[in-house]
Amino acid sequence: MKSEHIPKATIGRLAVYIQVLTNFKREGVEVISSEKLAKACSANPSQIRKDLAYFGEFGVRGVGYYVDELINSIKQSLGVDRTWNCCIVGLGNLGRALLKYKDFQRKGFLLKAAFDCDPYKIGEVIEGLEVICTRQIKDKIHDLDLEIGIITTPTERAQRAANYLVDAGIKGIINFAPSRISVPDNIAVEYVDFFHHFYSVAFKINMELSGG
Amino acid sequence: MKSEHIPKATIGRLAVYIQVLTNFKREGVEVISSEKLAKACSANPSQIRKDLAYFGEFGVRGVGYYVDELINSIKQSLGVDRTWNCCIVGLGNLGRALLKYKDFQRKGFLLKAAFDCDPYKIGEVIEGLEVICTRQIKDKIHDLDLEIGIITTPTERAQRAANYLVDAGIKGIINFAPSRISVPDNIAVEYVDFFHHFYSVAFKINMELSGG
DNA sequence: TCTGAATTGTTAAAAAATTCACATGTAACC
DNA sequence: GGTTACATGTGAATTTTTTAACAATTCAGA
Repeated sequence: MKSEHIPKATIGRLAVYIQVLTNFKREGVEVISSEKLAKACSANPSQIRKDLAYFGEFGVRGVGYYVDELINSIKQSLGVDRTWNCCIVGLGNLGRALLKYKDFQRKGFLLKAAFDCDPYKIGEVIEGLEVICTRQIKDKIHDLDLEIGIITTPTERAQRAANYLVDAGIKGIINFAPSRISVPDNIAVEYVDFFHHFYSVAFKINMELSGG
Repeated sequence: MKSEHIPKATIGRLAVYIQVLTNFKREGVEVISSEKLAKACSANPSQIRKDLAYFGEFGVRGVGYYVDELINSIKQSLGVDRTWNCCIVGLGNLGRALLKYKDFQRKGFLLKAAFDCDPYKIGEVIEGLEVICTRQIKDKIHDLDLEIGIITTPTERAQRAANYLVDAGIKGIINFAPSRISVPDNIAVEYVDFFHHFYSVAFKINMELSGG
């Protein structure tokens, strides 16, 4: 039963399923049941079946799911069965590290441009990409058909970077700076912050100790 | 009303509140209402009040919350009002990048040891830290009183790294490798995967286009 | 071709999280 | 001191999400 509204949590879990299924595939597993997949994801089999049902019928009753097919089906459902042109704004330590991280390209998120407002950085070539002045964001986004912008500026410049990107017609933003940004409703935004995970672990450890 | 069970989602939001409040503090804001904070977090004021209520009463009726006080209260609630001794296992690109990322130390997560099983890397000094053989994990965790382990190995070695850490008595693990690990129930685990965010953005963009 | 074991897709029930609504408390001002 | 505006903390109502249960379907073997 394909559905209209899809819980945000479902999207997060689909990404986990891809991850786990990919590892099963690497190990040569060809068919898997929702129960086995659930165990590997620390999830509930019903939940997996329901998550998948939002997008279609991918399994075979009495048999299970064909691993390779399922990976492709999920990717297609999410819209990551194609490449996305991305750019990065802000080339401090984090920006440089991300440029070096080749997995992005491998998974279909192509880093096509790098922007910074620092005159000392402009012109520098990092990982084969020339650093361009942020004033050129608008032109480049249009010329290179960029859809996703990655913000890796310092906190206080994140909003300005977002403004440039939105103004240039970007469709989605991933903000690595530790701040919220405000953008129009029709722009997709995601926030990445390692510390959230560190805080979670610290909290869980404390719970554990205080009798959870 | 202090409470027993706390939703996982609440913890995630508390981390966001800290982020936003810290930025308000930097801008000189001293008092803030749940409504204004909610707007800055794209959240609901009731939800913020309820999230905080799990841990205590931090506000003043008719007034709001004192920003600085609230930051400290939340940090205390999460257990990040102290330092945590951490170690990192796996010194590829990602591991090195994290060691370079000084914000960890600044926010109280101290990187005290670095492990790798590659003989070519053992002995190398990175950011003032000598790379140690993974076989020494047990001794070092004990000697240095390490509580949190960060896994940045390749996928296929993540489980083994986790086993070493658990065996050595670690309390929590943050896994940056794209795989699930299995550990005893009393160990806190968090997974970090950028791609989840990229997938989310891609999906949202597709929704937007297909008429959301 | 029938039978039994397995496993999905889906409806219904249960649980959990979010939002509303308001009583309670605070502060400023006349 | 009384009145008004404001904003929290919280119990109740609503919405959403998760889990359970089961009918429908597949396949292997007799």
